[in-house]
Amino acid sequence: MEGQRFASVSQNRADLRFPFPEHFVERLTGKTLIRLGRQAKFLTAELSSGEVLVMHLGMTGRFTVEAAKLGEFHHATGTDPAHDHVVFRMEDGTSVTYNDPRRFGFMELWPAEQFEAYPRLMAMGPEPLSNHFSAAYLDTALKDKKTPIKSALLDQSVIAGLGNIYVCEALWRAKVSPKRLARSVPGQRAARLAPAINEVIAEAIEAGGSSISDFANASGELGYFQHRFAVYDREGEACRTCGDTIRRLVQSGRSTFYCPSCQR
DNA sequence: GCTTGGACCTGATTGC
DNA sequence: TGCAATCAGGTCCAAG
Repeated sequence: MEGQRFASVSQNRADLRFPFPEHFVERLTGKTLIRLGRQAKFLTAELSSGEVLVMHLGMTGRFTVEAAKLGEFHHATGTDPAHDHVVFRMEDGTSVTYNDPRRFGFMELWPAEQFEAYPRLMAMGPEPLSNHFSAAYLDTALKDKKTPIKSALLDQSVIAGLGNIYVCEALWRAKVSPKRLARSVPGQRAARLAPAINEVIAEAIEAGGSSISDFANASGELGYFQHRFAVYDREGEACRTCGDTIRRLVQSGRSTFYCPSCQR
């Protein structure tokens, strides 16, 4: 998409999670996409108009790329076309379709020169694989938090980009109980947790992500990290380290999976 | 202030 | 078989 103009844009409904920006189609059509990027779970596209197109997949959003030449991409998994909400057609004939059954995703436009004031990213914590993230950072960020460590790690203002799966997996690797209050983690536990978070994220990226029911990459290929889950969605199964039974509990309305013996 | 719980949606699965 | 209840990868916002 980079360096190409939007030849046409189809917007098939008025809203996703939020309403589309006013005159969304007109503000994209004919503009050149200068650069694609990502911050936390937000995708960004800098436009020749001076605006940034911000996109979020929510839980079930998916972009599928189809090249003009048939057969250039293979679609391993199909999606219901009833949920194709936006189609970008680029000038070389490639189409990029946004499909999202639950419509928890969204698209917004924001002026590039004021992008540091984009509200949804202003309070973001550091990226796990960046130099700003470390055990020392966790020591500081968690020291006054009265919420369970599981909830704290899901808080994007503490650390950006971790979701429910990877928080569960990182806590298991670090042998930290999800029920432990965040303020009791600084010190030795944070020293284990920071590298565990890095490992989980790096391995999941290498495996192409986690495909439970919806996730697929832009050419339709599924991820493989779900085959390496140690605790997530393994309630009642044996812990790979100690053999004890993996348990499930609900924290902040989200399922947590953990080993009661390994994680303290 | 910080923290929690409900809301936003559809679809798949489970249990009666 | 058919229906209702439950659950799902995320984020926002009102209420406590």
